[in-house]
Amino acid sequence: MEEYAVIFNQYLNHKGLKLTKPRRCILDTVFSMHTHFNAEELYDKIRGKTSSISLATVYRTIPLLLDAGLVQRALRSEGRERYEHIFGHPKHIHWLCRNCGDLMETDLNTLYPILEKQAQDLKFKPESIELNVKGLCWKCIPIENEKQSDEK
Amino acid sequence: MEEYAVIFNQYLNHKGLKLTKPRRCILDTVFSMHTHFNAEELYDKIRGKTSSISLATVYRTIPLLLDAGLVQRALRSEGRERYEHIFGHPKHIHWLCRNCGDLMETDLNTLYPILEKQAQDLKFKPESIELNVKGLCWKCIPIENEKQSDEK
DNA sequence: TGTAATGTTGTGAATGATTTTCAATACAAA
DNA sequence: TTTGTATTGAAAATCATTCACAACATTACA
Repeated sequence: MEEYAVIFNQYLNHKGLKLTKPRRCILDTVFSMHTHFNAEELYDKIRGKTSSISLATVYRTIPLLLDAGLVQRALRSEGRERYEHIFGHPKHIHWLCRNCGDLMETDLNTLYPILEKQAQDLKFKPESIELNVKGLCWKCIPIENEKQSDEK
Repeated sequence: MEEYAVIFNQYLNHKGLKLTKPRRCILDTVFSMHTHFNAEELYDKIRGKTSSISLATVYRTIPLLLDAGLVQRALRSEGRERYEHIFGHPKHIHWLCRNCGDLMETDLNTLYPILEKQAQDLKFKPESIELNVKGLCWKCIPIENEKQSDEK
């Protein structure tokens, strides 16, 4: 059994729940995708496979995966929650271009010492971190500059 | 005219829009609140005042305030977007307790140098930053520990 | 083997925040 | 005044997410 499945199984047992076939299928699909996804995209991906699982079950399973620490919330977009699995995948900073929608990621590690210091001071026990920066990517900075000179 | 109103006015002019009475009222209400708010709470606050403004107008004005850089998105909660005005109000880190829902804030400034370095490397022009940490606050850590020993 | 007890699922309906539509209005420029 | 354009409130529409419920699956145990 894959490591993520072991973790999910342990989590479910701990909660008195079972690793059923639909849950297993959703889990595998989540870990087969190496991009961010929303509930519908996940559902579509599963429909491509043999077994059909209802959208409700997908929605019901996501909170379990979050709670198990296997999936984290990513930048919400187009009115939908987005997620990504965490597995060998260190937490990162999301850089979202407001013009072209491109998403880049960088490492969060360098920020940890500072955050840990603050957490200590607050006596806060962090469980998840989300750092999103919005702005313009290098491709869109020139476009924006043109716009401004047009308006002059 | 207050500084924030000047800024909003400039922004609107720039876009060929006008600072109407409803917009002015929403703007003032936003800046009279020094906590996070969602659209409905903002609407309720306005209803307390004389002029009545429709919820639709509130929803229509929020994106303008965001785009003008006067308001920023805060931690979404209970299925609703939340906002806060930015004015002499340095950007901050949000620490949300998943147990009691308490929200604490700390300063983001110490992280800027690192973020700026990364932005330079990416050639990214940041416009807004959102850093959310979820976990347990000092009041709830002991409660959680009790739970765990109960389960043994 | 039967039979509770309990968790799980799919279907379809409900919910509820946010957007959109539309007709009426305000207001500036000509 | 006339014309054009932005703005508004009210009501309806949208649409992601959750819920209700009846049918199943699985286990424990008589």
